[in-house]
Amino acid sequence: MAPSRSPELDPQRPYCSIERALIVLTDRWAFLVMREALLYDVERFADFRERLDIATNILTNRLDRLVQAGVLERTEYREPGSRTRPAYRPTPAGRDLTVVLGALQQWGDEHVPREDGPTMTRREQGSAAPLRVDFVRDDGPSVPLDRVEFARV
Amino acid sequence: MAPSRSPELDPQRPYCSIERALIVLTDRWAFLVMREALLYDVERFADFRERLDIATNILTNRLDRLVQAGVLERTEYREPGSRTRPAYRPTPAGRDLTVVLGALQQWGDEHVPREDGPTMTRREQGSAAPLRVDFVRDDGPSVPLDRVEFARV
DNA sequence: CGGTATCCTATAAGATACTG
DNA sequence: CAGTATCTTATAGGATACCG
Repeated sequence: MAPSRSPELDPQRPYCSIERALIVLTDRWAFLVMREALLYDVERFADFRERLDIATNILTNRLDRLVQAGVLERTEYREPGSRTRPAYRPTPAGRDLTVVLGALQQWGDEHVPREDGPTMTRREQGSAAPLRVDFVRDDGPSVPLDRVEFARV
Repeated sequence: MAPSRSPELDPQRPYCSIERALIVLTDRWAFLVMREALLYDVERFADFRERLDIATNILTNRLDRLVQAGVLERTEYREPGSRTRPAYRPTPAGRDLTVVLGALQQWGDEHVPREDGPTMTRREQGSAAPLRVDFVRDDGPSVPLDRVEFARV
Protein backbone atom coordinates (compact mmCIF):
# COMPACT_ATOMS: atom_id res chain seq x y z
CA MET A 1 0.00 0.00 0.00
CA ALA A 2 1.37 3.41 -0.96
CA PRO A 3 1.83 5.63 2.06
CA SER A 4 -0.87 8.26 2.11
CA ARG A 5 0.57 11.58 1.07
CA SER A 6 0.01 14.91 2.65
CA PRO A 7 -2.64 16.98 0.96
CA GLU A 8 -0.91 18.70 -1.90
CA LEU A 9 0.29 22.25 -1.81
CA ASP A 10 -1.04 23.82 -4.95
CA PRO A 11 1.14 26.92 -5.40
CA GLN A 12 -1.64 28.69 -7.27
CA ARG A 13 -4.30 28.53 -4.65
CA PRO A 14 -4.49 31.46 -2.33
CA TYR A 15 -3.84 29.60 0.86
CA CYS A 16 -2.54 31.92 3.47
CA SER A 17 0.62 30.87 5.31
CA ILE A 18 -1.36 29.64 8.25
CA GLU A 19 -3.26 27.28 6.01
CA ARG A 20 -0.06 26.19 4.32
CA ALA A 21 1.57 25.46 7.66
CA LEU A 22 -1.47 23.42 8.66
CA ILE A 23 -1.12 21.31 5.54
CA VAL A 24 2.22 20.15 6.93
CA LEU A 25 0.95 19.82 10.48
CA THR A 26 -2.06 17.86 9.30
CA ASP A 27 -3.36 16.61 12.59
CA ARG A 28 -2.71 16.08 16.24
CA TRP A 29 -0.26 13.23 15.77
CA ALA A 30 1.90 15.37 13.49
CA PHE A 31 2.22 17.98 16.24
CA LEU A 32 2.92 15.35 18.86
CA VAL A 33 5.56 13.58 16.79
CA MET A 34 7.30 16.92 16.32
CA ARG A 35 6.99 17.60 20.03
CA GLU A 36 8.82 14.38 20.79
CA ALA A 37 11.50 15.12 18.22
CA LEU A 38 12.04 18.76 19.19
CA LEU A 39 11.47 18.88 22.92
CA TYR A 40 12.59 15.42 23.96
CA ASP A 41 15.10 14.56 21.23
CA VAL A 42 13.30 11.35 20.38
CA GLU A 43 14.75 9.84 17.21
CA ARG A 44 13.90 6.16 17.03
CA PHE A 45 10.73 4.51 15.85
CA ALA A 46 10.32 2.42 18.96
CA ASP A 47 10.70 5.43 21.21
CA PHE A 48 8.07 7.46 19.37
CA ARG A 49 5.84 4.41 19.48
CA GLU A 50 6.14 3.84 23.18
CA ARG A 51 6.08 7.45 24.34
CA LEU A 52 3.10 8.42 22.20
CA ASP A 53 1.29 5.11 22.52
CA ILE A 54 0.52 5.27 18.83
CA ALA A 55 -0.24 2.36 16.50
CA THR A 56 2.72 1.41 14.33
CA ASN A 57 0.92 1.91 11.04
CA ILE A 58 -0.11 5.43 11.98
CA LEU A 59 3.36 6.25 13.22
CA THR A 60 4.89 5.04 9.98
CA ASN A 61 2.45 7.19 8.08
CA ARG A 62 3.11 10.35 10.08
CA LEU A 63 6.89 9.94 10.01
CA ASP A 64 6.72 9.48 6.24
CA ARG A 65 4.63 12.59 5.80
CA LEU A 66 6.84 14.70 8.01
CA VAL A 67 9.91 13.52 6.11
CA GLN A 68 8.14 14.29 2.82
CA ALA A 69 7.23 17.72 4.13
CA GLY A 70 10.87 18.39 4.94
CA VAL A 71 10.59 18.83 8.68
CA LEU A 72 12.12 15.48 9.63
CA GLU A 73 15.03 13.73 8.00
CA ARG A 74 15.48 10.00 8.02
CA THR A 75 19.10 9.09 8.67
CA GLU A 76 20.97 6.13 10.03
CA TYR A 77 22.11 5.81 13.55
CA ARG A 78 24.71 3.37 14.81
CA GLU A 79 25.27 2.41 18.38
CA PRO A 80 28.62 0.80 19.08
CA GLY A 81 28.20 -2.93 18.70
CA SER A 82 24.73 -2.80 17.17
CA ARG A 83 23.49 -2.70 13.64
CA THR A 84 22.41 0.64 12.24
CA ARG A 85 18.93 1.84 12.94
CA PRO A 86 16.84 4.54 11.30
CA ALA A 87 16.82 7.87 13.12
CA TYR A 88 14.35 10.66 12.49
CA ARG A 89 15.86 14.07 13.13
CA PRO A 90 14.42 17.57 12.71
CA THR A 91 15.66 19.52 9.71
CA PRO A 92 16.30 23.26 10.09
CA ALA A 93 12.73 23.86 8.89
CA GLY A 94 11.57 21.38 11.51
CA ARG A 95 13.58 23.12 14.22
CA ASP A 96 11.76 26.34 13.45
CA LEU A 97 8.52 24.69 14.48
CA THR A 98 9.79 25.00 18.05
CA VAL A 99 8.27 28.48 18.13
CA VAL A 100 4.85 27.09 17.19
CA LEU A 101 5.07 24.38 19.84
CA GLY A 102 6.30 26.92 22.38
CA ALA A 103 3.32 29.14 21.60
CA LEU A 104 0.90 26.23 21.97
CA GLN A 105 2.50 25.17 25.24
CA GLN A 106 2.33 28.67 26.63
CA TRP A 107 -1.32 29.02 25.63
CA GLY A 108 -2.16 25.63 27.12
CA ASP A 109 -0.43 26.49 30.39
CA GLU A 110 -2.40 29.70 30.66
CA HIS A 111 -5.81 28.64 29.46
CA VAL A 112 -6.25 24.90 29.90
CA PRO A 113 -3.91 24.29 32.83
CA ARG A 114 -3.52 21.03 34.65
CA GLU A 115 -4.69 21.17 38.22
CA ASP A 116 -1.20 20.48 39.43
CA GLY A 117 0.41 23.08 37.22
CA PRO A 118 2.59 22.85 34.15
CA THR A 119 5.22 20.16 33.85
CA MET A 120 7.53 21.90 31.41
CA THR A 121 9.00 25.38 31.19
CA ARG A 122 10.87 27.24 28.51
CA ARG A 123 14.26 28.53 29.68
CA GLU A 124 17.33 30.13 28.27
CA GLN A 125 20.23 27.73 28.14
CA GLY A 126 22.92 28.85 30.52
CA SER A 127 21.07 31.61 32.33
CA ALA A 128 18.00 29.44 32.92
CA ALA A 129 15.94 32.61 32.58
CA PRO A 130 12.27 31.82 31.90
CA LEU A 131 11.18 32.47 28.34
CA ARG A 132 7.90 33.53 26.79
CA VAL A 133 6.78 33.38 23.18
CA ASP A 134 5.79 36.84 22.03
CA PHE A 135 5.53 39.30 19.21
CA VAL A 136 8.75 41.31 19.02
CA ARG A 137 10.14 44.14 16.95
CA ASP A 138 13.38 43.54 15.10
CA ASP A 139 15.09 46.06 17.31
CA GLY A 140 14.26 44.22 20.47
CA PRO A 141 11.21 44.98 22.56
CA SER A 142 8.21 42.73 22.61
CA VAL A 143 4.86 44.21 21.72
CA PRO A 144 1.64 43.62 23.66
CA LEU A 145 -1.11 41.78 21.80
CA ASP A 146 -3.41 44.74 21.54
CA ARG A 147 -0.80 46.60 19.53
CA VAL A 148 -0.27 43.77 17.05
CA GLU A 149 -1.98 44.12 13.71
CA PHE A 150 -2.10 41.95 10.64
CA ALA A 151 -2.09 43.79 7.35
CA ARG A 152 -2.23 42.88 3.70
CA VAL A 153 1.08 43.38 2.00
CA MET B 1 -28.86 15.29 16.97
CA ALA B 2 -26.63 16.52 19.76
CA PRO B 3 -23.71 18.61 18.53
CA SER B 4 -20.54 16.59 18.73
CA ARG B 5 -18.49 17.72 21.68
CA SER B 6 -14.80 18.36 21.85
CA PRO B 7 -12.80 15.46 23.18
CA GLU B 8 -12.93 15.80 26.92
CA LEU B 9 -10.15 17.24 29.01
CA ASP B 10 -9.58 14.72 31.73
CA PRO B 11 -7.71 16.71 34.38
CA GLN B 12 -6.03 13.57 35.67
CA ARG B 13 -4.35 12.46 32.50
CA PRO B 14 -0.84 13.67 32.01
CA TYR B 15 -1.45 15.60 28.84
CA CYS B 16 1.19 18.21 28.38
CA SER B 17 0.01 21.72 27.62
CA ILE B 18 0.64 21.27 23.94
CA GLU B 19 -1.69 18.31 23.89
CA ARG B 20 -4.25 20.22 25.94
CA ALA B 21 -4.10 23.15 23.55
CA LEU B 22 -4.61 20.77 20.63
CA ILE B 23 -7.73 19.38 22.25
CA VAL B 24 -9.23 22.86 21.87
CA LEU B 25 -7.81 23.40 18.40
CA THR B 26 -9.07 20.00 17.30
CA ASP B 27 -8.54 20.32 13.58
CA ARG B 28 -7.83 22.57 10.67
CA TRP B 29 -11.25 24.21 10.65
CA ALA B 30 -10.85 25.23 14.26
CA PHE B 31 -7.64 27.06 13.44
CA LEU B 32 -9.16 28.65 10.37
CA VAL B 33 -12.28 29.81 12.17
CA MET B 34 -10.05 31.43 14.78
CA ARG B 35 -7.95 32.98 12.04
CA GLU B 36 -11.05 34.64 10.61
CA ALA B 37 -12.17 35.84 14.01
CA LEU B 38 -8.79 37.12 15.17
CA LEU B 39 -7.09 38.40 12.04
CA TYR B 40 -10.07 39.54 10.00
CA ASP B 41 -12.60 40.36 12.71
CA VAL B 42 -15.19 38.09 11.21
CA GLU B 43 -18.14 37.70 13.54
CA ARG B 44 -21.18 36.53 11.65
CA PHE B 45 -22.14 33.03 10.64
CA ALA B 46 -22.69 33.95 7.01
CA ASP B 47 -19.31 35.64 6.77
CA PHE B 48 -17.44 32.65 8.21
CA ARG B 49 -19.39 30.45 5.82
CA GLU B 50 -18.60 32.40 2.72
CA ARG B 51 -14.98 33.24 3.47
CA LEU B 52 -14.05 29.71 4.50
CA ASP B 53 -16.31 27.97 2.00
CA ILE B 54 -17.33 25.57 4.75
CA ALA B 55 -20.53 23.55 4.93
CA THR B 56 -23.06 25.02 7.34
CA ASN B 57 -23.33 21.92 9.51
CA ILE B 58 -19.56 21.82 10.03
CA LEU B 59 -19.39 25.53 10.74
CA THR B 60 -22.15 25.21 13.32
CA ASN B 61 -20.24 22.37 14.91
CA ARG B 62 -16.90 24.19 15.08
CA LEU B 63 -18.43 27.43 16.35
CA ASP B 64 -20.20 25.46 19.07
CA ARG B 65 -17.00 23.71 20.09
CA LEU B 66 -14.99 26.89 20.18
CA VAL B 67 -17.66 28.56 22.30
CA GLN B 68 -17.69 25.53 24.60
CA ALA B 69 -13.93 25.68 24.82
CA GLY B 70 -14.13 29.31 25.89
CA VAL B 71 -12.24 30.90 23.00
CA LEU B 72 -15.27 32.35 21.27
CA GLU B 73 -18.29 33.97 22.83
CA ARG B 74 -21.69 34.04 21.24
CA THR B 75 -23.31 37.41 21.67
CA GLU B 76 -25.95 39.43 19.92
CA TYR B 77 -25.27 42.08 17.38
CA ARG B 78 -27.71 44.70 16.23
CA GLU B 79 -27.40 46.80 13.13
CA PRO B 80 -29.58 49.89 13.10
CA GLY B 81 -32.85 48.99 11.51
CA SER B 82 -32.28 45.25 11.46
CA ARG B 83 -33.14 42.49 13.87
CA THR B 84 -30.39 41.22 16.15
CA ARG B 85 -28.01 38.61 14.80
CA PRO B 86 -25.65 36.26 16.59
CA ALA B 87 -22.04 37.41 16.66
CA TYR B 88 -19.10 35.20 17.55
CA ARG B 89 -16.31 37.13 19.20
CA PRO B 90 -12.98 36.03 20.66
CA THR B 91 -12.78 35.87 24.43
CA PRO B 92 -9.55 36.96 26.14
CA ALA B 93 -8.40 33.33 26.01
CA GLY B 94 -9.23 33.32 22.32
CA ARG B 95 -7.30 36.54 21.78
CA ASP B 96 -4.22 34.89 23.21
CA LEU B 97 -4.30 32.38 20.38
CA THR B 98 -3.06 35.22 18.17
CA VAL B 99 0.46 34.25 19.19
CA VAL B 100 -0.08 30.68 17.99
CA LEU B 101 -1.51 31.86 14.67
CA GLY B 102 1.30 34.38 14.29
CA ALA B 103 3.86 31.63 14.84
CA LEU B 104 2.17 29.40 12.27
CA GLN B 105 2.00 32.25 9.78
CA GLN B 106 5.64 33.09 10.25
CA TRP B 107 6.67 29.47 9.84
CA GLY B 108 4.54 29.08 6.73
CA ASP B 109 6.00 32.24 5.20
CA GLU B 110 9.50 30.94 5.74
CA HIS B 111 9.15 27.30 4.92
CA VAL B 112 6.17 26.75 2.63
CA PRO B 113 6.05 30.13 0.89
CA ARG B 114 3.77 31.03 -1.94
CA GLU B 115 5.60 31.71 -5.15
CA ASP B 116 4.42 35.27 -5.13
CA GLY B 117 5.37 35.88 -1.53
CA PRO B 118 3.33 36.31 1.63
CA THR B 119 0.07 38.23 1.58
CA MET B 120 -0.01 39.26 5.22
CA THR B 121 2.50 40.77 7.61
CA ARG B 122 2.56 41.32 11.30
CA ARG B 123 3.10 44.94 12.30
CA GLU B 124 3.04 47.13 15.33
CA GLN B 125 0.03 49.39 15.41
CA GLY B 126 1.10 52.96 15.02
CA SER B 127 4.75 52.50 14.21
CA ALA B 128 4.01 49.89 11.53
CA ALA B 129 7.28 48.21 12.52
CA PRO B 130 7.41 44.60 11.31
CA LEU B 131 6.95 42.01 14.06
CA ARG B 132 8.28 38.51 14.55
CA VAL B 133 7.10 35.81 16.93
CA ASP B 134 10.01 34.73 19.11
CA PHE B 135 11.18 33.42 22.42
CA VAL B 136 11.89 36.34 24.73
CA ARG B 137 13.18 36.84 28.24
CA ASP B 138 11.01 38.74 30.69
CA ASP B 139 13.53 41.54 30.75
CA GLY B 140 13.36 42.11 27.04
CA PRO B 141 15.75 40.51 24.61
CA SER B 142 14.69 37.69 22.34
CA VAL B 143 16.64 34.47 22.48
CA PRO B 144 17.81 32.51 19.44
CA LEU B 145 16.34 29.05 18.99
CA ASP B 146 19.53 27.18 19.74
CA ARG B 147 19.59 28.69 23.21
CA VAL B 148 16.03 27.72 24.05
CA GLU B 149 15.58 24.69 26.22
CA PHE B 150 12.56 22.91 27.58
CA ALA B 151 12.95 21.55 31.08
CA ARG B 152 10.81 19.60 33.48
CA VAL B 153 9.61 21.74 36.36
C1' DC C 1 -29.92 34.87 8.11
C1' DG C 2 -28.57 31.34 10.87
C1' DG C 3 -29.08 27.57 11.36
C1' DT C 4 -31.08 21.70 11.47
C1' DA C 5 -31.50 17.35 9.51
C1' DT C 6 -30.02 13.64 6.33
C1' DC C 7 -27.05 11.16 3.96
C1' DC C 8 -22.80 9.93 2.00
C1' DT C 9 -17.67 9.64 1.36
C1' DA C 10 -12.98 10.12 2.84
C1' DT C 11 -9.69 10.03 6.21
C1' DA C 12 -8.01 9.16 10.87
C1' DA C 13 -7.51 6.03 14.51
C1' DG C 14 -6.64 1.74 16.37
C1' DA C 15 -6.18 -3.45 17.21
C1' DT C 16 -3.82 -7.26 15.80
C1' DA C 17 -0.98 -10.36 13.19
C1' DC C 18 3.05 -10.91 10.68
C1' DT C 19 8.08 -10.17 8.65
C1' DG C 20 13.15 -9.25 7.20
C1' DC D 1 13.74 -3.23 15.75
C1' DA D 2 11.20 -1.16 12.35
C1' DG D 3 8.17 -1.65 10.06
C1' DT D 4 3.70 -4.07 6.52
C1' DA D 5 -0.75 -5.67 5.96
C1' DT D 6 -5.46 -6.15 7.13
C1' DC D 7 -9.60 -5.00 9.11
C1' DT D 8 -12.78 -2.32 11.91
C1' DT D 9 -14.61 1.77 13.99
C1' DA D 10 -14.82 6.70 14.71
C1' DT D 11 -14.59 11.17 13.15
C1' DA D 12 -14.09 14.69 9.67
C1' DG D 13 -15.79 16.64 5.66
C1' DG D 14 -19.24 17.81 2.49
C1' DA D 15 -23.66 18.10 -0.55
C1' DT D 16 -28.22 19.16 -0.27
C1' DA D 17 -32.80 20.13 1.45
C1' DC D 18 -35.43 22.42 4.60
C1' DC D 19 -37.06 25.93 8.32
C1' DG D 20 -38.39 29.90 11.66
